[in-house]
This record gives sequence, C-alpha cells and structure tokens, in this order.
Amino acid sequence: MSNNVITRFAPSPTGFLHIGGVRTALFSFLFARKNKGVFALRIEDTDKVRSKNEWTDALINDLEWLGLKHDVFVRQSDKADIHKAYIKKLIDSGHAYVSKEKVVEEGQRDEVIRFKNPNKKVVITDLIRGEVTVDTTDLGDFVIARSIGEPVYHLAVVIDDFEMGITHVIRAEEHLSNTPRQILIQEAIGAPRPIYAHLPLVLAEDRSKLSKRKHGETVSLTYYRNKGYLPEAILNFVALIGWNPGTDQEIFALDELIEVFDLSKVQKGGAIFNVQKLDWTNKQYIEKMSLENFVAAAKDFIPAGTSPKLFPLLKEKASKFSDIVELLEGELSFVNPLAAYPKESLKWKQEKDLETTKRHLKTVIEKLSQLEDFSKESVKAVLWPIAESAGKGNVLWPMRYALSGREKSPDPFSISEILGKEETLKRLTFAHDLL
RNA sequence: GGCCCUAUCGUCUAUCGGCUAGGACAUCGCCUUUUCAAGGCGGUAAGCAGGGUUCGACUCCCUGUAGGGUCACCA
Repeated sequence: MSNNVITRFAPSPTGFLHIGGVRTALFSFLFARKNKGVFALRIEDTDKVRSKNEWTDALINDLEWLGLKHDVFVRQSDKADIHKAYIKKLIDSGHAYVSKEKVVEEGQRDEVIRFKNPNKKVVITDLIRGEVTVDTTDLGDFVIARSIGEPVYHLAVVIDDFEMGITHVIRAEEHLSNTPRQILIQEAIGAPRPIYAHLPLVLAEDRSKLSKRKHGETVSLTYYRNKGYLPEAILNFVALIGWNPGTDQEIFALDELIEVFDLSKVQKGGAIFNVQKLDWTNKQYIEKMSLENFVAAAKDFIPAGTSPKLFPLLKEKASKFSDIVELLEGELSFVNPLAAYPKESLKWKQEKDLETTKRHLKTVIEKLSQLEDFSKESVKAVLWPIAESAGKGNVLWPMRYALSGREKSPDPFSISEILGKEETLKRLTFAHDLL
C-alpha cells in the first residue's frame, strides 16, 4: 500500500453532523489509518450566510467524541487569498470569465464568474463504482465564484484538495454527479486527479436520503449521543452500513476496523439505517463493560439517589443509557413504595387458590425472619428447597409479586437483598395479610 | 424530465459461473426459568422481470421495471 495517503472529511458548518456524515468521516479515517496516511478535517464554510461557528464547534466536538482524530485541520475561509489567486489565474488563462447576469431572484448578483466549459466527455474512475462516463456539455458554463473573492463549493473543493495534497476523495454518492465539473476545474488549474470513492447513501426508513427537513433530529449524531449510545457502538454499527469484511464478525473495536477495512468491499447500493441493530450493537458493548465503567459512563443518566445496588440490574437490562430512567420507573421501581395491587395478582397461574398462596407466603416469612445474612445467595439457599418441593412458581411468584408489585421484575432473591430484611418482611407480611 | 448510480430474506449483508443461496438484526417457536431480560436450540423469510451468453447463471451482457442521487450565485 502507498505510504502517502491523505484523506479528508469536509463537512460544511451549516447544521449538525448526521449519521451519513459519521459514516463518511469514519471511512475516510479508516482508509487513512489503514494506509498509515493522514486524515484531514476541512470545514467548508464558503457559504458565509449559512455557516456558523457553533456548527463548526459542534462538528469538531462530535468527531472528537467518536474518537475520529484528525491529523490536519483546515478552515476553508482561511484560504481566501489562495482561492482568490486561483480565480484570477483562471480568468487570466481564459478558463473562466466574468459574466453579466440577469437578476431574477433576490440576492442574486448581476455579475458572477463562470467556468468556460470545454464540453467534453469525462471518465471518472471510482474505487467503488468503476468507470463512470459523463458528458459535461450538459453542465454549461457553470458558476465557480460569486465574485473574485468568493469561490463557490466546486472551486474551493478542487483548490483545497490540490493544496492539501489529498490523494483519496472519499465522500457520499450524492457528490458523484458533481465530480465531472470538479475534474474540469482540476484540469484547468493543472491539479492531479485524486482517486475517488463514492460511498452509497445512508437511507432513512423510506429509502430517501437522510435529511433534517424530512426526517428531523433522529438523523443527527447528537440525538444518539443524548440517548446515551456509546461512541464505539455507533462507529461499529455505522461501519457495517454499506460495508462488511466478508466474515461473520459483527463486533469490531476501532483498531480492528482499521485492520480489516477495505474500500473495495464497500457496497454500491444505498442502505437503510436500522435502529434495532444499533440497539443490539450498543447492548453488546454495555455487556462487555465492567460495572464501574458502566456507572461512570452512564452517570448523567442515573438519577441522584439511585441505590448502587440497582447498578448491576441497570447494566444488565439497558441497551442504551436512556433506558435507565424507564427501567427505574418500570421494572426496577420496586425500590419505591409499592402501589396498591389486587390480591389475586399474588396467585401463581398454576396455583389452586389464594389460601395455598397465603400458606406459601407464611412459610417464606417464617424462614426469612430467622435469616441473618440477607444476601441474595443466602435468601435463595433457605427458600430454594421449599420452592422445589412445593412448586417453584407457587412459592416464588407470590413472593416476587409481593416484593415488586409487578408482573415483571428481577428475581425475588435479588429484590430481597436490595430491599433488606425489614422492608422485605414488611412487604411479605402486607401481602400475607391481604389474603 | 435530462444525466448518473443502484437492485439477494422486513433490515444490514455473504456469494467474485457450480447454491441444498450462508450470517447478523428483527420476528416466531422450543428449552432454561417464579416473571422479565439474558442465554441455548430451532423455524419462517430473498436472488425485480424478460431476453441472451454458457454444459451450467444470483453471479456476465442487453432491455424493461423499480428505487435513489443530481441538475443552485448550498455544500
């Protein structure tokens, strides 16, 4: 592999980083790292009206959070002088000209700079799509600058890629149609042509391109950050949209991705972003975490005052951190005072009647009253023989229901330990007296 | 509409002419189990259509169809 690969991720600071952008950034990053090359981040802020510093900051912050560290940083607006010089050169050499325009819309200029289109066929060699031939005649003399000092995207991209020595342009497929005009500009300024790789689009459920207008915030990385997904999991999941190494492996650390990544294995067709798989992937990562790491990572999602005894259960059941609140209000709400429940709920489905249920509860109360060590192991040890002889559901269901007041909850032994002897016996007695 | 790209289970995909079409998510069933989750086992589920090429096409070619992208003084 070549030793001097330089890739770039070039977002415009006009909005949040969306999932498709994350994938583009990741692939550019992976390809650079894989080839021991350089990964550059370039902020494309030539649109002064729509570009905002806040978006730039957010972009940098998001990428850093993901762990996609760039080696080079360029702000396009800092290159204004260089752009201007090229525009002049292009005009002087006859490749571009100042064009008088008829103003039909507000904000339009009566004078812009257009590229003199040589009207030829361009053959793009794309790493993913092979050869694509386009006749540029259809493009006409397109605009390359609003004025001598204001280049338009296509011009700025070509100049910057050239100046930065970009060897591989890895970007989304939506840019494939733009490539011919960029190639024309390259030829005019005498820049070498980089190697192109146009990634298939990341699609929404309805198979259309992800967009804020149409699909709302759920396409933004921020949305998933706020929901408490892990950056490693997002990267892992996104890597597998439109690419896979050809093996059955599903979970990859970033280092592993770098090792096995291969642009030629990238898919050609667009792929739908599937949240269920993201959830599953994220859960895999949570399972691999130590309890300490889980608690530390999830600290912003765990309400103050939550009993540390619940932490293992939270880790076991949450597939993303935002699940924690739901869990605490639902399945794990037994730590709060119990709401009233119908006494029939205490009866196991295979149990004869409430009388028997009451008897089982009494036995449980008697056994636990004498118990000193209230660890779940210890509680289980004294009750298990009884449960086995009387029927596990017959004994354990009423006990669990009495302790949790719910159809779904952790096992009664864990609840006992968390509640402690006093509260456990209080709830059991309450249930017993109810019957 | 012009130009361009694409087309395997619901979804993400493997297959680079030999396929009883494999895996993962989701889904369903069973086991485990006091419930839920997790886990284990198993099931349902796919080659857009029509022509070629070939001994043999999911794989190659053509046409059609469908979907997407792009046609800005946005990137």
